[in-house]
Amino acid sequence: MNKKPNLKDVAKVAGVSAITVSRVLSNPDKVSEKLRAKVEQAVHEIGYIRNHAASALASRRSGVIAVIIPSLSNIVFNDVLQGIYSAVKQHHLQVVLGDCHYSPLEEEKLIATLLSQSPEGFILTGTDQTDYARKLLQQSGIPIVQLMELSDCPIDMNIGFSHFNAGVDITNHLLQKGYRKLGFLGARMDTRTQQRLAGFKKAIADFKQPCQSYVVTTTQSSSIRLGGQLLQAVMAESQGQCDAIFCCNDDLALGALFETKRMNLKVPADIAICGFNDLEASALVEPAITSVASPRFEMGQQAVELLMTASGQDKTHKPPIDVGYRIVERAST
Amino acid sequence: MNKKPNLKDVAKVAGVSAITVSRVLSNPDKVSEKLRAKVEQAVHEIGYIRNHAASALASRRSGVIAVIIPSLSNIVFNDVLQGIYSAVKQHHLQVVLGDCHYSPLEEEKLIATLLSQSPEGFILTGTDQTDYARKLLQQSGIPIVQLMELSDCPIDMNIGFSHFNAGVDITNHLLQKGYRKLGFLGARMDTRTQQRLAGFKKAIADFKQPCQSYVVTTTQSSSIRLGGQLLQAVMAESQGQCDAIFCCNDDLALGALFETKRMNLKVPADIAICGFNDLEASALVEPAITSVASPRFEMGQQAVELLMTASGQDKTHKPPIDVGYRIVERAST
DNA sequence: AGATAAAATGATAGCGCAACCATTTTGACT
DNA sequence: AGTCAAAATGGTTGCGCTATCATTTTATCT
Repeated sequence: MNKKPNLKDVAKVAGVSAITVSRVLSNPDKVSEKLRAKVEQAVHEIGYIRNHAASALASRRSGVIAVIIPSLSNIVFNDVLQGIYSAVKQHHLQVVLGDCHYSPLEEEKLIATLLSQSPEGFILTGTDQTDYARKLLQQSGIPIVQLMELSDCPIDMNIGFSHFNAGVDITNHLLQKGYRKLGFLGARMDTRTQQRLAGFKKAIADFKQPCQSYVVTTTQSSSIRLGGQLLQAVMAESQGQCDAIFCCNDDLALGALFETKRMNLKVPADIAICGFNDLEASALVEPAITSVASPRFEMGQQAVELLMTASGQDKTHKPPIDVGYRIVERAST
Repeated sequence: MNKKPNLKDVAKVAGVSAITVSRVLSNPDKVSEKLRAKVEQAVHEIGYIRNHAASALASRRSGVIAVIIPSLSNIVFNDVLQGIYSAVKQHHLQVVLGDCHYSPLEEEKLIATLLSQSPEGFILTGTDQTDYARKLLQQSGIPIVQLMELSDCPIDMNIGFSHFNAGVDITNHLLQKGYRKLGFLGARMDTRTQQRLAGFKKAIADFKQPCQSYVVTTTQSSSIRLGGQLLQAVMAESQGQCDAIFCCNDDLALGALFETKRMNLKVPADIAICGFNDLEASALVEPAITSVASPRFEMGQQAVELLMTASGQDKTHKPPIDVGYRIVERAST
C-alpha cells in the first residue's frame, strides 16, 4: 500500500508548485483556468484528499463547529440537529457532536474535548454549564450559542423560548376549559422540564377559583411506556379525581393516552391530556393531543447563522433571541 | 484577549519541558508522580486545551472515526448512532458524522470530506457506494464497516442482517395467519426497503395457494402521516379487498393503524398490519403492531469494536457478520 | 513599443505537537 | 562506594499545509 498522497504528489503530477494546488482547493478563483483544470484532474486521478489537521494547523481555521446536546435519543434534539446540519452544509463546515446525557459534568469534559478541535463556534443546549466549562468557553474566544431556553446571563449568544411561560399558558388553557383537578407528569426533570413545572404551579397559584393540582415526577428518562405508568400514578395519587394532565413532553402524553384506553377513560370527557413539543404522532392519534410547538429545526439553523456572523471577539452583551412557541389545541382538551 | 495557551505556556508555568507536558497528557504513567501533579495543576490553572490539529499532524493519529448515515430524522439510525457513541466513548474517540440523505453522490462527497479528517475508521450505512467512493475508501487504508445490510462484496467489514429474509418471513407470517390479499406499503425505497419488498414478492411467488398482492410505493420520505395515505391508496387499488399489509417500517404501520380507526376498519379482523423496526410505540398502541426487531444499538457498538480491533491494513476478505432479526408477533396480526 | 498595473505563480517559514534519540536521574545490586 | 540497568526527562526535528512575501507573467493603457 502506498503512502497517502499529499500536496507535493499532486503538484508533481500536475506540474505545478504545491502552493498552487493548495490554492486550487481553497481559493480556486485565484488560479488560472488552465492550471486549475490540470490540478483538479490530478487531484481526482490520484484520489488526493487534503489533510485536515495540517490545513487547520497552518491556517488556524478548523472548519469545525462543536455541538453538545443532552441526549441523542430525544427526538427533540434530533430536530435541532437537523437544522444545524442543514445550515452547516452551506458553510462547508463539519460538526463534531457530543451527547452529555443531561449531565453538566459530562458536558464539561465534552467541552474540553471538543474545544481541542479548535471549533469556530460552539452550540450548547441549555444554560446550566459548570463554572470551569464557562471559563474554558470564554477563554476560547469563539462565538457560542446556548440553545432551547432563555438565559439572563448567557455566555455569549442565546436562542430559545420560555418554558416557564409555555407552562403557564398550557395550564391556563386547561383551566379555561373548565378542568380543576390538574395533574403534571414529569420525567427526567432537566431544567427545561422544571421550568415547565414552575409555570404549571404559577398558573395554579394565580388562578382565582379553587382548583387542585397533583404533581408526579421521576428522574427516569422519558418514554411512551413511562407515560402510561405516570398516568397510573397520578390517578392513584388523586384517587381518580384528576381530570386533566399536562405531560412534560409528547412521549409521556402518548403513553398516557394509550393507557387511558386500557383504563377505559374517555379523552377528553373523563380526562384531558396536553403534551409538549408537538411530535408528529400527537396530531395523528385519536383523539389528537394538544401540545406546544416550537421551531426546533429553525433554532438549529439560526444558531449556526449566528455563529457565522459573529465576530467571536466582541464581548458585548447580546440580547437573547426569543423564538416563541405556539399552543396547538386539539381534541384531547 | 490573550492568545490561546499552548504546550510551552504550560511547561513554563509547571517548570518542566514541553515534551513532559505532552507526556502527561498522553502517557501519564511515563511521568513521575511529582511532575505529573505539577503539570496537571498548571493545565487546569491556565485552562490549557491541547490543539488537536497539531497533535493529529505530529502523531498521525486523529482520534476520530467517521460515520455516515442516510438520514438523521429516521429514528432507526439514531439507535445505531447511540450504539456508536456509547462505544466510542470508551476508546476516547471523536465521531464526525455525516448525513447523506440517502444519496450515493452526496455520500461520495461526504466520504471525501470526512476522509480529510484522517479518521481511524469509517462506518457506512448500506452497500451502494459509488465506485470513486470505494476507491477513496480503499486507498485510505483504514478499517471500514458497512452497516445494516449484508453484502456479497463488502469494502472491508460488514455487519447487518438480511432484509430480504426478513421480508420473506414476515410475509409468510401473514400467509400462515390465513391472509391472502396482501398489500406492501413502501416509502423512500432505499435499498433495504427494496430488499424487503423483494422478500415480500418472493414469499408470495413461492406460496402454494392462490393469493393476491398489491404493492404501493413512493419515493417520498417515510412518515406516520404517509402511512395513512398509503393505506388509502392500497385499499383503493385493491378495491377494498386487501386484508393484510406489510409496511416497510413502523412509521407507516402506525399511520396505517391510525387511519384504520378513521376508516372504521377493525385490526386485525378486517385488516392485519405488520411493520418493521419495532419502535417503542408499536408495542403500546391498540392493537399492538407486529414488527421486525433488530439489534440496532448493538450493531453500532459492534461496528466500533470491529474498527478498533482491525489492523486496517489487512486486505483479507472478512465474512459478513449476521446479527439477525426477530419477528415480534402482536395483536395486529 | 514601452510603461505600468494587475493577475498568477512560486519560495520560504512556521503553525503546535509528538516521534525519535540523547541525556540525566534514580534505584538495585554486588 | 561502584556498577549497571531502568526510568525519567529533555532537545531536535518534521508532520502537511497555508500565510506571507517575492517574483514572474499577462493585460491595459498611452
